[in-house]
This record gives sequence, structure tokens and C-alpha cells, in this order.
Amino acid sequence: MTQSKIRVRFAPSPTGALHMGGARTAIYNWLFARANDGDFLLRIEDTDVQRSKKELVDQILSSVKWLGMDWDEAPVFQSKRFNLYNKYIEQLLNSGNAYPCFCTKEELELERKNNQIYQYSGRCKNLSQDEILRNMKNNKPYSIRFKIPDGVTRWKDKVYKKIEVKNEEIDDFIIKRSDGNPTYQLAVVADDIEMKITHVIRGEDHISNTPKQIRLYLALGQTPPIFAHLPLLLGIDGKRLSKRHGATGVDEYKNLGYPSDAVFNYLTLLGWAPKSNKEILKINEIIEKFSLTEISKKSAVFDIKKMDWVSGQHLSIEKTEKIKKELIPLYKKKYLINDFDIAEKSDYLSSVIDLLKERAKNYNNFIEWGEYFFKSPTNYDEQTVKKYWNSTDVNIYMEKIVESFKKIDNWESKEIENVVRNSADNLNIKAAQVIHPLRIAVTGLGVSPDIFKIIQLIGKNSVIARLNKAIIELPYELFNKPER
RNA sequence: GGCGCAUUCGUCUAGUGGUUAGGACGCUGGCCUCUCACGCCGGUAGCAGGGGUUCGACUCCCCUAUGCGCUACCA
Repeated sequence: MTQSKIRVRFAPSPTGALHMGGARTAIYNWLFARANDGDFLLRIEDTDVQRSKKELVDQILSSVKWLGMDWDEAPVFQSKRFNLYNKYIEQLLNSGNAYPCFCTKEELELERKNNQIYQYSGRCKNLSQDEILRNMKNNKPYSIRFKIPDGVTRWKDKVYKKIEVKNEEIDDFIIKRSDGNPTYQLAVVADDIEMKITHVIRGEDHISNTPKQIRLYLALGQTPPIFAHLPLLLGIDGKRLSKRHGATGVDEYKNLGYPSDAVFNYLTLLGWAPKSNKEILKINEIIEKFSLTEISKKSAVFDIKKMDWVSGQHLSIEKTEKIKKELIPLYKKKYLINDFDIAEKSDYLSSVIDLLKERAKNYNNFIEWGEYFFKSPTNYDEQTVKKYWNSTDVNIYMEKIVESFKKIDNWESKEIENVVRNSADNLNIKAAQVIHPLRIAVTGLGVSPDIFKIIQLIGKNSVIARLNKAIIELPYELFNKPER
């Protein structure tokens, strides 16, 4: 028997930016396709014309792309396929699997409210042909409902295993609204049939839609696809991930400076665990190891702390050139470099990145933590000054350092370090007593990477200039003057 | 209210009848050290509760609790 090609789809509705939950659904679909030599398709579910926004479509697509995913066919827009859906509705009507319902929205709401029932009464299910014709003649608006047969509906979910629902629990749901538009349930099934989708991988919130859709497939004489429902993504409080949990949009994480590989990796880890203990994985490795049946059934809490860790790990193993590419626009934005000196500063940038990438959690950190690589500090961290530049003796130490720096021919970190340590010895003080002030003078900060490497990079002239500036501006007394 | 699904350290998870319940993040003690990170060595903390089944249950069954989802002419 020839197994038909695996085809999956990600089907967002453009009513908001792509959020982390949706992104994970997309990722699992994509991973499954790529791992099985299948097709990954995109479908925009915009049957609710009022709520759907065009701009959001582009936004969502660019987020999918940013995460490193590609799709194999042009995205399908449901809003452009109403003819197709009508064909299916027609078929259902003709085969006696659907019927017109003349109840108005208000009537239905009232019924629910008064009777404390939540299900459709089935009032229009058994209308006679005459009644139907009469209503239509009177131009009474109507929707089309799908007729649920007796029995039970069950399927073997790839993630949740066996699920079974009694058909009496399923409403005769509406497949065509009184305004003539198809509903989600119908459109999904029609499209999944047309697009030859073999596996439907989606959020757990769709479990209760599944029996309805299976019934639709059956009534249409089709074999339902294989379903795999994914546990939901929760906020730190255990509630479904939403705006009030802070950043939830993929675009927001992009702007916060998280590398896409890291976001992809972390999202993958929420509900799925690689067999080995290695958690930091490149996309290719994930494709290799990924399996649908290993997905957890439990909703997962999105933990930004672990996201940060994953992100930091990715950055520290990422190629410097790759990071540089991401960083250049950010440096430009901050006016730390410009189009004219990019080429000339390329190697310099690489060295800066190498110094910072082990500690950075995101791209923005490179900017926040590294301004001193591009300009002299304009102010000095007060706490650090109080702690380490705590007497005018320090000024004397620094003057000595300047003197010895001037004599260095081989401006290289090891040599610089030797000189500094020797100076401290000569002054009969601990190396730390000069190293800390050195850091303040050069970076303005109390923390930084290896100060000797920084000094090497920044260059002899600039370092000496910074030291001289600090010597003038930083006698402890300045900071100690009583406020008035 | 009904229906569905879930329940292993605070969080992400491994585990499929016999394990000192493993790993990771976090937190934390220490080492390294010029600071901060990184790295390394430790520590902390968990099978929701109750009944069964069984020689033996985290693992199988039932009940309860809790959480989440759906219950729209939204998707």
C-alpha cells in the first residue's frame, strides 16, 4: 500500500499577532512535516470577516518566517473560498445531513437563558417541507445546521490516545450563517479535505470540535485525518497564556532581542522532551529527534527564566558572524556605528561580540552592556566608585598605570595584564586595587568581561585618554561632598 | 449546569509493576576569579487525596479534589 504524502497545516485566524501558543502549534506541525518528508501548509482562517485584519496576516507570516519555518504552497485564504464551502453545504443539504433553521439568534439566546439549557433544542430539525417552503417564501432568514446522528464518535488522538464522545452531547451546529457565510467548523473540514491534509495538529482547545468535524467528514463520505491535539500553553499563574502575562507575541520576543533559534528551541521543549538530556538544540537536531507521539498531555507553563537560559545558551554557541549580522542594525540605531565605518569596524565588532556572547541572554544585551566599546563613559557607576575609587591614592595608582601603559609596545591583553600586576606589586598593593578602578575608568561600570581584553580592544590611545579623564573627574571627595 | 481533558520537585520534564524516583531551569553553598557571567562540584524540593487490583504500585482500575478547555449564526 502506498502511503500518501503527509500534509499538515497551520491555520491561524488573523485576529491578533502570532502568540507563543500559536507559534508552538506551527512549530510542531512544521517539525512533523519536515521530519516525515511531508508538506507544511498555511491557511488563514478569516471567515469572520468583521474580526479579521489584513495587516495581521503579514505580521503572522513574518513571525512564522522569523522562527525559521517555510511553507510548501501559497497560503490559502478562507475568505476567498466561499464558493467551495457552499458546494459542501449543498452536498450536505442534498444528502439529508443538514437542514435549515429559522430560529433567530435572539430566540436561541432567550431559550438558553430561560431554560437553563445549553444545547440547541432541535426545534427546526423536523420541520415539514411545507413549513420550510412557507418560511422561505416569507423571506424568513435562516441558517443551516448539521444533523448529528445517534451513536458515539471516537478517534485515536496521536497525543491523547482514545477519546470518545456521545453524539447526544453534540449540538446540531450551524454550518452556514443566516448571512450566507460558512462557519469555522464547515470551512475547516472542507479545506482540510480539499488541501488533502493527512494530520491535523492543533491546540487542545479544539478537542471538543473534533467529534463535530469527524461527523462532517463521515457525512461527506470522507475519511477523517489523523488528529493530534497539543496541550495548551499557560501563564505563570496557571491560566491560559494571555496579554496580562506580559509579552506573548512572537514579534515581542523578537523585539526584546531573543534569537529565533532560541525561541524555537524553548517552545519545542514545552510539551516535548528529547530522549537525551541535551536540551539546547539547533533546528536540524530537533527535526531529527522530534516525534508526535512523545508529546506530553499536560499543559505547560511558559517560564521566561528558562527561556532566558535557553537564549543565553544559544548565543554563547552561536557563530560570531551570525550575531554580528543581527547586531549591526541595533548598533546603527543607537548611533554606535554608521554605514561609513562598518567595513572598517567589522573585525572590531567581532571581537566585541566574542567578549560579550558568553554572558548575553539576548541581542539587546550586547548594546546595553557594551556602549563603552564605542565611546568613552560619560558617567561612572556611583556604587562602584564609592567602593573602589575610595581615596586620592587611587589617582596616584592610576597615574602610574598610565605611565607604564605608555611604555607598552606590544599592546596585547597578556602584556597589559603583566604590566598592571607588576605596577600593583611595585606599589605594594593588591592587583584588585588597581584593576577595579581601571574598569571604572575604561567602562564606567562595575561589571564587564575581562578588563584586559577590553583594554586591548579599545586601544592604547583611547584607554590612556579615558584614564586621564577619570583621574581628573574621579577623586573620591567629589562624590563625598555633602549634598546641599 | 453538562461534556471532555489533565494531575511526578516552584517551573519544564524522564519514568509504562520491583528505581536511593533521573535530568534541566530557578533558588542556594562552594570552587574558579579582576567584577559580572560562563564553567565545574554540591544542596534544596516532587509522585494531589482516598479506595481497590497485586507478593509488590508513581506506574493498572474506581472515586474525590483541583485545574484547564468546550458548551456562539468566534475561530
